[in-house]
Amino acid sequence: MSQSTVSIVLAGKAEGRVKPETRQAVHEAARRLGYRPNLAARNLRLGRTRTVLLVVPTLTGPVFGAIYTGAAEVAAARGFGVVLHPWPDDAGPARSQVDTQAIEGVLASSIVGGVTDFGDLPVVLMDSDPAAPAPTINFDVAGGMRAIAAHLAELGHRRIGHLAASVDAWTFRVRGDALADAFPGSVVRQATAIDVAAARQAALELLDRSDRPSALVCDDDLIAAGAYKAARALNLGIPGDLSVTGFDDVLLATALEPELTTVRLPAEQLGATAMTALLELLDGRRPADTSLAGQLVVRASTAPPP
Amino acid sequence: MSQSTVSIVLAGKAEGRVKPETRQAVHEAARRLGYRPNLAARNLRLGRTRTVLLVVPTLTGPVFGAIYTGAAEVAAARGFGVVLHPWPDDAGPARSQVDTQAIEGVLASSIVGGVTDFGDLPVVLMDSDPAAPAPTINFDVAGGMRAIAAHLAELGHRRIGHLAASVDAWTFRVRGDALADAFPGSVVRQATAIDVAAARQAALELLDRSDRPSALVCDDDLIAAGAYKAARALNLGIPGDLSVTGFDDVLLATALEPELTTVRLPAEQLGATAMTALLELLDGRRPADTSLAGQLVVRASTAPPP
DNA sequence: GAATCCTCGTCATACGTATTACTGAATCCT
DNA sequence: AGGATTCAGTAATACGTATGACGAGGATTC
Repeated sequence: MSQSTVSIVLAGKAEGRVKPETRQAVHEAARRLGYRPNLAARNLRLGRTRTVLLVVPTLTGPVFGAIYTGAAEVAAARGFGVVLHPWPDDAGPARSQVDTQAIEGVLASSIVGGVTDFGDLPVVLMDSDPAAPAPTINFDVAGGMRAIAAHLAELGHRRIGHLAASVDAWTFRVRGDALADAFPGSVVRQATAIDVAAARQAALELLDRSDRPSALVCDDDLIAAGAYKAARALNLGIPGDLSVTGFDDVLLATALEPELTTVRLPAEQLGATAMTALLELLDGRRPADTSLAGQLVVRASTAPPP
Repeated sequence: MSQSTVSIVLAGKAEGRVKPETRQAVHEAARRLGYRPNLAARNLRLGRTRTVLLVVPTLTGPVFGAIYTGAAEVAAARGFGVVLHPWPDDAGPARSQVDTQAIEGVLASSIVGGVTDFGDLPVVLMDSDPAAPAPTINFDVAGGMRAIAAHLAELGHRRIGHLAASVDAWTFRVRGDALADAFPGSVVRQATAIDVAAARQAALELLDRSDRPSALVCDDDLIAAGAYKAARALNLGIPGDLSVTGFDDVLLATALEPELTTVRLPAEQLGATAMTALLELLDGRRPADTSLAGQLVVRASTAPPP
């Protein structure tokens, strides 16, 4: 029994080249001896590694964990490894420290500005500007905002305050547009960082106006928590005096009182879809840009205006 | 110029074997041509991969992201790659799907029951039972609980309710003991899942007693959020009528109203320390079990009893 | 002055696989 | 019957590195 035969059989290329009973014998022996083809030798011979890089932002919100999980599961199912690479927010487009030859492709999440300088490696972006020169798998933020707008419109709201996360120029614009389309001329916007204290301050400014909005639309659940604090400071009841909505549906949403009306994002599915797209790209196919719909979750923080 | 010489120089083993000016020439040429030793060939020759596995629980709290970040940074600095492996909570001690020969060691976080069946691979555990047969890097939960107990004792509390996370036998015992030592005979304990709704229910049971505790010690910030809800349902003011403490200091802690007194855990440092320990283990040294102290953060949810 | 040692490199080999080219036997076609 | 074709498997090779064995020339020692 020659080494070549074993290699052919175990690679599944035995069709018409190796007699079925011999195939059986090979598999049998391999199982009995616990033999597994040496990975390093195979990589050397084939010039492949079946490994992709996962670039992760340092800011570790609860959404990212879910994204990694989804991505890693798909990769494992296809026999790929996933190498982690933390990417500090302030880092420029510096190349990865991880040796690029150890990697076949890159899956990057929330890279601000859509930086894509990974040499010639195939890249798929998650949660990034779709104008970037790489396939992009995104949450459908516009659709989510439209769902929120429709919900508030149905309740009878007319004056909307928008607490906008200003970290990302692309979503800043998309979210603003979606809201402005639904409530033309009656949206006041205030930019804020994704941070409870900053959001509280921003919300106070919106609520201090003479034409106080009856609902605050927040780009993130954390921002909504800041809005809650502002409302309490002004002695405004939620949802009696003021409706508030969030975005993401992280655990915080149900921990708040009253529980937050928000949009649930399919984070794990985003990771899985993006990894699938990357593996397609490695196969030479061209994956389609995809937008994953969130789901409006109506809880107790929205009601008709006073 | 032979290939051997280049290999020797670039491996840094040129001391006394290669003349300095030749060394210079090699480095110069390598830089000019952008030459990097082929990783697959090196792995094949040396039988090493400089890659470790990071086993991550599916439940993706905000703490885990920080742990991964710390671990991956240390690994990158030492030239190691980190392969992600999600580990569903309900999975038994099944072996990793990732080919064990692709990996030199395993860093596992929060493995329930301290399962360590990764064949002969070196393992370091994070946030697990220190009785497990592997080096363990832990948060000092006992110390954190003692800090909370001291704080509450100083405020004058005598009757303590303990909302205990029941997911892990080891911490369940350690936390209970630390609290019982500080308040002998005056702690009532109620087990709960780490879940807002479950915690609310458990808190209600504690607060319904004739000898109602004046402070609720919660094993997790999320549980504390449940306690907040129970207090509101019973019309108890925090911290006027009831003091509440959490654990972890996740973002939620400052989003709640009033802001939560809790213990901040050095999650990123945990990941970094554990990775350092694993790399030591790979070097043949025996890392010391380590316990990382948290820091009591006093906010607005604790006050003297009524 | 010969024997020994040191310096600076080079040669040759092995790691374990995938694949191309090949071979011997059996079967088929006319 | 004899050449062509198919079947089933083997031999040989290349991937690129690290390293132990080897060697040539010069310096040192007694």
